[in-house]
Amino acid sequence: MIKSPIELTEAEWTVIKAIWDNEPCDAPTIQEKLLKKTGWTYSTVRTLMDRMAAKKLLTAEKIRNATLYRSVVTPVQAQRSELLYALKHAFNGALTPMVQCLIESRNLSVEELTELESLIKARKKSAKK
Amino acid sequence: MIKSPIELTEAEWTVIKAIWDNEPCDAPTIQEKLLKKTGWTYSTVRTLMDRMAAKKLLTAEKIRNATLYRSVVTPVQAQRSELLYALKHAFNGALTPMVQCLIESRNLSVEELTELESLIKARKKSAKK
DNA sequence: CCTTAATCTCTACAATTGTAAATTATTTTC
DNA sequence: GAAAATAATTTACAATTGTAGAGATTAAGG
Repeated sequence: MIKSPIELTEAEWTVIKAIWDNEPCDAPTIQEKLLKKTGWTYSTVRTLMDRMAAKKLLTAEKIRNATLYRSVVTPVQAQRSELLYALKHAFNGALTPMVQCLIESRNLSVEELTELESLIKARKKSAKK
Repeated sequence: MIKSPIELTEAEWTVIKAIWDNEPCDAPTIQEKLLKKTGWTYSTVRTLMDRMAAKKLLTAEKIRNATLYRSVVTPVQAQRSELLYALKHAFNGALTPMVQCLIESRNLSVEELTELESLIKARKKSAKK
């Protein structure tokens, strides 16, 4: 099964994150959850969700009058795609410069840096295995 | 000077990378450089470049009949914006999970992991200062 | 100068994205 | 069961993006 790269627009990211937190869910629920942050009307949210279903990012199941949506992609899949997109376009696929840019682009505390170190150590252990 | 986040589309990434490698440069040059990879006609490249100039991603200087373009944003600025975009949307701003996802999404060799470690060590040193 | 080649400018057009109003249908609630 | 509340469907519309043809201009070569 070839998973074509998942590309989410900004609005779609907003929607899918709300869905991940609530699925299965219907459009009115998501609209309400997002209202504070986005100000979107029901129409807007519904249109976004239907388009996402058309793109197979969600499934839509009709139950009586209501429509239940579920995500088709997991957070990790979507996150990975987003990262790979950046990696490919902004860094020509070179991972080390990307990590470097990342740690330089924020003022990380020594604690955070240590945390990253242990991530890498853990990874090394499993890689070496 | 507030630098609003730089958002490049896929095509714009392709163009600006070619410009970085050749600037100052004109549209025919870039078109030629990209022809192999993209198949784009002169019209296409020119339109992209003019739109990018309209968005202040490039400057366009007219010299006689030719137009010389220069990038306004540096690679690092653009890379950072791309990363921050991913960080914000895909990871809700949480850096550690982002790095984790990154190192998990590719089979990094022990050497590469060691390289990342030294990046972090170096960073720690300067942070602690 | 006149032809040819190079370049530029203008215009176009379909697909996608962000946003939503208007209309219709369905459920609830008195 | 009629009114009120909900939800769904349809349609719209402007901005952006990807892509480029046609026609106008300028430069270069003989």
